[in-house]
Amino acid sequence: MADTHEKILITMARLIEKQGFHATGLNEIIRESGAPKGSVYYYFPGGKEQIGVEAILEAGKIISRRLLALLEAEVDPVSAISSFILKMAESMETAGYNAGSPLTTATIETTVTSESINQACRQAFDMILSAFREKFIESGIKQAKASDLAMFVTTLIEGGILMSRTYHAAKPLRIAARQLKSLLF
Amino acid sequence: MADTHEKILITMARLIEKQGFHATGLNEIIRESGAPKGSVYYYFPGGKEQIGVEAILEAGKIISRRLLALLEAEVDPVSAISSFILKMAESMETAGYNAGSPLTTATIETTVTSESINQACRQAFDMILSAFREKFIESGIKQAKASDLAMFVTTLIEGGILMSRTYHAAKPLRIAARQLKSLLF
DNA sequence: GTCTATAGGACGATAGAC
DNA sequence: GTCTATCGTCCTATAGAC
Repeated sequence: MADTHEKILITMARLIEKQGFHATGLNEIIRESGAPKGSVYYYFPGGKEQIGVEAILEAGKIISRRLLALLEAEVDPVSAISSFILKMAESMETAGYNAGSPLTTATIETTVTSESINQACRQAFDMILSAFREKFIESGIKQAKASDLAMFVTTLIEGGILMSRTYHAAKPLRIAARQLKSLLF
Repeated sequence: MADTHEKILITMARLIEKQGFHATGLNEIIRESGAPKGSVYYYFPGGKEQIGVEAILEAGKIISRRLLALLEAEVDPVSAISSFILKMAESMETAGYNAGSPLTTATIETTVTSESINQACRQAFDMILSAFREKFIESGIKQAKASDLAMFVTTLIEGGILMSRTYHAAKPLRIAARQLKSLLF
């Protein structure tokens, strides 16, 4: 079945987001996804690491697509980004602060322990960064400056997710959104 | 011997910083620290988790002490914080981007999987936050505003460590330091 | 494509001698 | 305080039937 493959990836992304890559077991993926145990190595001969890589790349696509849609909805980049962050704060609040994004957890964990997952994280972040950058360029900012601002905004969001998770509170993200306005340019 | 206890904590902190809590094995701690294997459960009956908690708290003390010293060296809080971030960028560069702080890795990993370590991370961050907050208050900023700015600065640093690790580059932290100047107030 | 069964190793933790 | 030996569990991964 084609969506066994898909189900495994979605489950992996959710578990990485919640508890990280190393804390997630293969048996857990099988149990939670309801995927046939025998299929795992059929679809992913590279094992847990391959599932991780593909789950991250898939998540990167979904996140950047959602981000692009949100950025198109508002003309001013700063208010668009600000509402993106506030939306994230809300969704973390309702999810009990176990969420954020699979990128936040995976990227930190795998800098040393898995080169292939770290690379997937970079690819995923590249998609996000270019979404922000294009938005800045559209609003008349020079390329080099737009790249730096994109990195800065992403830095802020990742830090916000980390601090909000730590304190089980949406406030760090909300402060980030507010400060952002008084900050760019 | 009293410094077996200490050696274990220092090793744990370093390994957590590099590869995270879940990727670090008890045998690894024993091997790397050179501590007698039999002593581990004598000093830490709570096992790996207890070592993690104490290592995080110890690291929090060291970091906040170093931070306080740096903040006292400059009058203007913004330039003091900016040079703190630049110093961090440099040390990550020389360490090959496997560093940052044990808090960054541990806090993200243990929100769900270990309540006790998550709590230790909050205590450690509290020390850092209050160092920043005091500095802002000293420079004449109101308490509520100072708390928010402290959280914002910490958010920025944590995000910067994350992005710098991901891309194996000091640039994200450097951008954060530069943007900081044009941003507060 | 899916299944079960199991290999083979690493893990955290414990027991008991010294 | 330190040691070795070992228990039991969990893990990733594989083999081979269907």
